[in-house]
Amino acid sequence: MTEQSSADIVFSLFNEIGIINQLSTARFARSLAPDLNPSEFGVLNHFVRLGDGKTPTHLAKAFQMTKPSMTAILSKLEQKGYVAIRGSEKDRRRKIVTLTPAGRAARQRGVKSVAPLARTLLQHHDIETLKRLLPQLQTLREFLDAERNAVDGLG
Amino acid sequence: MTEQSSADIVFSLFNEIGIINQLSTARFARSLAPDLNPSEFGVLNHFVRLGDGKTPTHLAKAFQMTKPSMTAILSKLEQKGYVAIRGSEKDRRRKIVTLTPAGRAARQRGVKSVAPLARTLLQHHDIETLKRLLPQLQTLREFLDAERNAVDGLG
DNA sequence: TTTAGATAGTTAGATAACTAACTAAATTAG
DNA sequence: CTAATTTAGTTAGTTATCTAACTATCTAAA
Repeated sequence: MTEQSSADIVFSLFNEIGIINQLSTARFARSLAPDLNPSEFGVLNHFVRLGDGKTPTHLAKAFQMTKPSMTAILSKLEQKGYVAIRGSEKDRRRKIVTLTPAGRAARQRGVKSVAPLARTLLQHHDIETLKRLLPQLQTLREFLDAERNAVDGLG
Repeated sequence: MTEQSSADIVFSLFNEIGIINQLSTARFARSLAPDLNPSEFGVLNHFVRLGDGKTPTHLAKAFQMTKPSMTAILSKLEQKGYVAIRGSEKDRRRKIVTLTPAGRAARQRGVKSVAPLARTLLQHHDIETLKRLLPQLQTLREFLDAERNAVDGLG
């Protein structure tokens, strides 16, 4: 019974997170479209916040994404002229991805397009509540990240 | 500056939720496979918890999902013999979906297969923390749900 | 009572993620 | 120094979601 209700809470939690993810992704996508999708914006934003000149594998890990998915995202960004991709000279298996001026401008437009959603959210939730929520979610994320290679109880 | 950092917090929040969703969905999927995927389990679980005999549109709304997506999930569940779908006699546009005994058993296996993850999670997070997190997320979800048809500031 | 609009569900096509399997290059071991 | 292993990235194919557009049915209004 305790087992059951605990499992129910865990399931409700992840279910709630799934729905929030779906709604927020759709909302972001609508704000950003047609220039970028949320994944593409995420890569540009990452470069502005943490610096560019990263490899596709580094980016894939940073976004908890597979390498093929990142390859596809980077190809689209390159086509749009928002990133430049060149081979590494040190290690010729690697590629180095950098932000172009057009990419920096696109990221800036993305930030602006998302601002109205953030403003509306802050009319309904005070910023302190959201700030407090963040570390709780990070703890949950870290647990799942550590768990990702764990073996199932049933197989 | 305030605008910028608020937007950053909002973005981090949804980013964190996106990663948690991805990790938890992958983890659930691995536990449930190959019998069910998380969406299919969700429908069976919904029937056990809240009763069956619902229409596809009702289920689509409950899961914040489009009707075509729900059609696809229900077709798979029907193929597997886990739900029965019959036409409504009152309203011949409608279909009524009910849980079969095999579906109830599959849901029970699903609950058991997910239990180890719940147990491990509860070794790292006490249940009270998770219970407190739930309503915070529900509030966020309700906001997004209300916002879903809002007009963008930029267009 | 016919017709216009709304609602239920499906079909078709697009998209973005995934896994598996591949090539090329670097590293490590015998 | 060669051979095996590991790492980086891509290609091919699958899956689950979405939107748009369709048929069938019901409801309401002229």
